[in-house]
Amino acid sequence: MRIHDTLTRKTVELVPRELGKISMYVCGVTPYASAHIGHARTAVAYDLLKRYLQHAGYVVTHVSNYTDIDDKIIRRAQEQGVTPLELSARYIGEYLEDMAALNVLSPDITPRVSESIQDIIELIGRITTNGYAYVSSDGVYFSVRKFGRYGRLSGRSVDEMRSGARVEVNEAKEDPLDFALWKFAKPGEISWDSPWGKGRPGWHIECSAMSLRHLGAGFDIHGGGEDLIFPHHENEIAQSEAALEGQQFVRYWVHSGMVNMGAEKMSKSLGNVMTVRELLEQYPGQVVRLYLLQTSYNKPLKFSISGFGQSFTNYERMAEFEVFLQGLTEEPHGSVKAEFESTCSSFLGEFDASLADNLNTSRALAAVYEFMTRVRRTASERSLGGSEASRVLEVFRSTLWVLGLDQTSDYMKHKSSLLAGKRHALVAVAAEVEAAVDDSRSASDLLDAIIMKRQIVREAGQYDIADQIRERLRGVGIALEDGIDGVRYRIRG
RNA sequence: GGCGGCAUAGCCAAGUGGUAAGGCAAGGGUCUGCAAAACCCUCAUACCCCGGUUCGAAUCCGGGUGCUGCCUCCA
Repeated sequence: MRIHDTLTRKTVELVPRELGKISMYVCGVTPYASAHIGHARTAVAYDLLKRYLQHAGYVVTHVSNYTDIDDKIIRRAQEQGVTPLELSARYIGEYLEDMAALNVLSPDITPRVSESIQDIIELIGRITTNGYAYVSSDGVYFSVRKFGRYGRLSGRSVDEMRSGARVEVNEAKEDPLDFALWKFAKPGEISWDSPWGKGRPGWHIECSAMSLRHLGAGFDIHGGGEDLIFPHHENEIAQSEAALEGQQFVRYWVHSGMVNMGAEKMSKSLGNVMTVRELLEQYPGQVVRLYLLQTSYNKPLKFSISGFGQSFTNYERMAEFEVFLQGLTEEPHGSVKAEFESTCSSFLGEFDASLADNLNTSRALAAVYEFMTRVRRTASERSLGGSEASRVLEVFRSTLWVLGLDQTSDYMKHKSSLLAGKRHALVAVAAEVEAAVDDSRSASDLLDAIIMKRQIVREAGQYDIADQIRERLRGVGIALEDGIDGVRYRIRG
């Protein structure tokens, strides 16, 4: 496949370090608050990359960390009267629930900073031994000017940045661009022993330590949101390659685009966030995921709530398509016609080609929609055989898996939970139309009874009454559809 | 101030030299007792503006305009 590499600023063929295997490290979250849609976007992007690579036959090792020790966590924990690790553990738990709802597969390894201190200390030791670091009054610092390639990833020069003067003023640093590898503990702060004194890791060093620990030098893909390019990933390269003495740290740098809220970037520090939890109250996780997949992973995405409505409609279309096929596969018969098989195989080819093209999900989704239309068209021209439906289902589901949109059962769950919320209204409707059912039954039973009542009057030719019942249900947000194979319903509002 | 990115229909969005994918919305039709669903048709002479290169440009070059990211914690 081809992937956009930030370092070379080119979309290039992905050639793994080891044939048939991909090693991938993705910068995870700092768990001090609920995850927002931007975090979800990044997680979904790399989950898609992993799924596609697995689909393409690679054995993927996916590592994603939790930065569970950091200034913000420490401050928040103090405010709330809990320990930093209690606070981060709570938000890690929340994050896992959110990601599960989005059908994000668990990374193979999820290291935490608090559990990687020895690796971090060893790495700082190597950097120090190689002469790239110095001990100052409040910590151990990396000496940026000693690393000649500094600035290559983010496309800036050390001189430009010095004159930029927006760097933190800190007397303890020899140069304003230097960054902390190890911060000495202030009284009462969480800390670990080290050869330089009690303290904790600086930001940046943990990702180098954890990625090298689990994947080794020269691993394939290092990913994260594009806001991490500078300084986080720039610093990771500097300190890692300083420690590795000439060996390459990472083969390909991949960055996912930001989610903007209105005009601005969504960010915890700006306070303009839409959390994943808030969205999940309104939409199934699969709808949120589909919304995120509509746009290329590396372009900015402007958050808009109306977009979720569009995604819901599309997701419903996919789920209903699957229901339609399942109905046909119950009686397997006939063979798959050659022309029909070519519809399936050309879809698979286009789908693969789309994702191989730097994960072009817009194009891949277009292929999915077209495939659904083609199959439906065939079904409207002649009857589809059960074997054909099985073949379509197999093809369709395999592509949905790659996109992570295979949880079509979420649609049914969402539908029944919305229906359950209408029980009270349905009691009233049932009484009005004199459906034979008692008030204590479930929403689903009440609806069935109302539908049965309507079928009776329909069969009697009393269409005006049947239409009144349908209208009445529509009034409570339930739309009936009379099909050849029975009555179906959809929840509309 | 420095370094990037983006600008395609009412909305979302692909497309990096060969004459505008796909979805949502909208309108018309087939089917249906009626409706819905499904299917069919229609829906940007046109890709922010102005120049240039080319037989040919949304795509390349130059100049504008607008929005935006990073340079400070950030997915």
